[in-house]
Amino acid sequence: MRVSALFSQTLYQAPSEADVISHQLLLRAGYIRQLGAGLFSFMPLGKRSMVKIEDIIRQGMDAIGGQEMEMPVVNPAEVWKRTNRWFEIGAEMARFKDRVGRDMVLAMTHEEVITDIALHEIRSYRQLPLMVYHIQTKFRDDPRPRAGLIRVREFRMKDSYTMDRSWEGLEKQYRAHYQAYFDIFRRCCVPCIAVKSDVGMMGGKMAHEFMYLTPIGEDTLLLCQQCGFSSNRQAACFVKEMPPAEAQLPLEEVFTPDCKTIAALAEFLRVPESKTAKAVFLIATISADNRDVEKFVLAILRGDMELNETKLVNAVKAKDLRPATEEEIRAHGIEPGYGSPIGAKDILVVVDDLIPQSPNLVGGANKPGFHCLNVNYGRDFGADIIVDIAAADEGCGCPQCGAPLHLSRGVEIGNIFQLGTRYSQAMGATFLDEDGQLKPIIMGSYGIGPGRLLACVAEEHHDERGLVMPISVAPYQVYMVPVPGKQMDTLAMAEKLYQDLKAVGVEVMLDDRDERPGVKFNDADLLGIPLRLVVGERALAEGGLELRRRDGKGGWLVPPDRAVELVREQIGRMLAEIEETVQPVDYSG
RNA sequence: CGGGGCGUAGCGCAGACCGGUAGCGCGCACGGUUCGGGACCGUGAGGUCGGCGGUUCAAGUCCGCCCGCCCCGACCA
Repeated sequence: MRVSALFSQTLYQAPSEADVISHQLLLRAGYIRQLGAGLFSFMPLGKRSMVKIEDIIRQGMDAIGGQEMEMPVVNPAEVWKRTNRWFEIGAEMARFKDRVGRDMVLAMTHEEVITDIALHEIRSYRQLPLMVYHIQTKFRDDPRPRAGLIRVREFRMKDSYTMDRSWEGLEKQYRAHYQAYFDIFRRCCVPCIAVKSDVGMMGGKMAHEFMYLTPIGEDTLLLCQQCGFSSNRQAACFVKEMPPAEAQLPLEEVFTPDCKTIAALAEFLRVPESKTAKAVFLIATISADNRDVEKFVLAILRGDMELNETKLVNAVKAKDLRPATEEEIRAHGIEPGYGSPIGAKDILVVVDDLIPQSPNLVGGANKPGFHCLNVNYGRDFGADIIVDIAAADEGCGCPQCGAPLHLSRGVEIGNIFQLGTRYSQAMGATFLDEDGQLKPIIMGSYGIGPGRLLACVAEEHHDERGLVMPISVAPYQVYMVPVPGKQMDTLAMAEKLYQDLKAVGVEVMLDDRDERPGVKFNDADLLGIPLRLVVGERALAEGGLELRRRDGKGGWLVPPDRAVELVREQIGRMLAEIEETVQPVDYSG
């Protein structure tokens, strides 16, 4: 590639809307351009990196027996109605009507389509197991795109789907993906950990997310340094310390002015927050018989703990959950700020499983300015559901070893789900098993977002001069800078070398622009091309060309007649360094 | 959807409080001098000041509505 002809320029200053480093650098280096909120174009440089990332993914999927295919972005709503997700998913899914007036959707994932294909294709256990994948554009109308390529609305996504006759078969394919994902991310030089996650809208049994740890991450994780346990906060359980046993004391009303928060209440009564009960009021949308019903939910947990809304959503099987307004709270006979289930009407009470073990708590009296002392579960109030709904927090006990957990932030770069039979059952994708029984196909679903991965590469590999792209995903391998000389025709020399390198398959950029050397050096650094080759009189006088690694791990003076050979050797070495990191990992199921 | 910020030349910004001929730096075009880490001099092109409406003799500036982008929250790969 001649830099003079490259479609995209480097930017001296980053546009002001970019505030995370990967966004700024990808913009400045000319890899991407923004069209709208969460909508990005990939310029030639960015596209080349994306192709490389996608090829690494292909290689990883092919290695575990995947067959690449492609499914349509536009789906008839009908298939989504069959699994009920047409009704379950909200505004996030883009819908429209075609010219005849049929409901259509822009696919945000392809479980429905693959299951529809499977139900037509798969008849016998002899056709299983199967693993297929595709890399396709998807659209999710995210309410808040942010952080450049980290969170966008339109994005490419590798999805793979497994189909098995047994749960053991699914487990095997799940584990194969687990390893393949580590291999893929290591080839892209993005460090990551696997964490247990909530199954979310996918449904299913078991799920892991692959997380790149970074403070700009949007997911909150809990990690145990003792035993290696890790979990997304949405799914994290933890060891709850049992409060000491106490005899139940008689209920007593006390005047507690201006104590609308737990902190104020604990301060006023001089009791620890763990001796109080927190009441959280929410409106859950629950769908029953294809109709949405709004249900008023009262969640009760100890004052020292926070509500984990994901756990609550799962507990009440809600499609949506939002805080209740003051009017709604009053309508159910509850006094905001002094709320309690005592005397409340027509509500669903969900109690955290620690509450029944916690005697003599301070709770609301449902009367402005009053709380009750010695509130006890069972005696003073009951529950429709008792389940863990507390959010794990910094310092909570690890569910595996009891050591304190630590909070960390991460970006999800991949996920794997054991779907089970949710989709095959809903759509009737069955096969005839060896025993003559008709059984639903047991499925798994696995995703990786290459664009987000590119952002993480940039986030992880940069310095004050710009990107430092790993050679596995860099748009080009070598950046040549001819420095005009007085005696020698360095441009002609560079031109010859450029042709020679291209001829042996080296991906090389020749900066043939009429610019000062400083400008070229700065651009070479900003683009993050792994190797830089300078053709200039100064070094030539000392016998060679300057070959330098962008990552600072080496620089050499190479004789012109050996330049091609040494460049190739260095490329091979850099690729080998990356390949060395690809190692078997322990599966932490 | 709630809270906050912003929208003026390709990019970064000033001008707005206090209405009176739209500016600066970078970039771009042309000429010249330069040429190993974002050079310098000269000349020049480039703007429906996000949109619509209102107030006014006069609106980038004041008022109203709308649109877009960013950040925090809610939500999520």
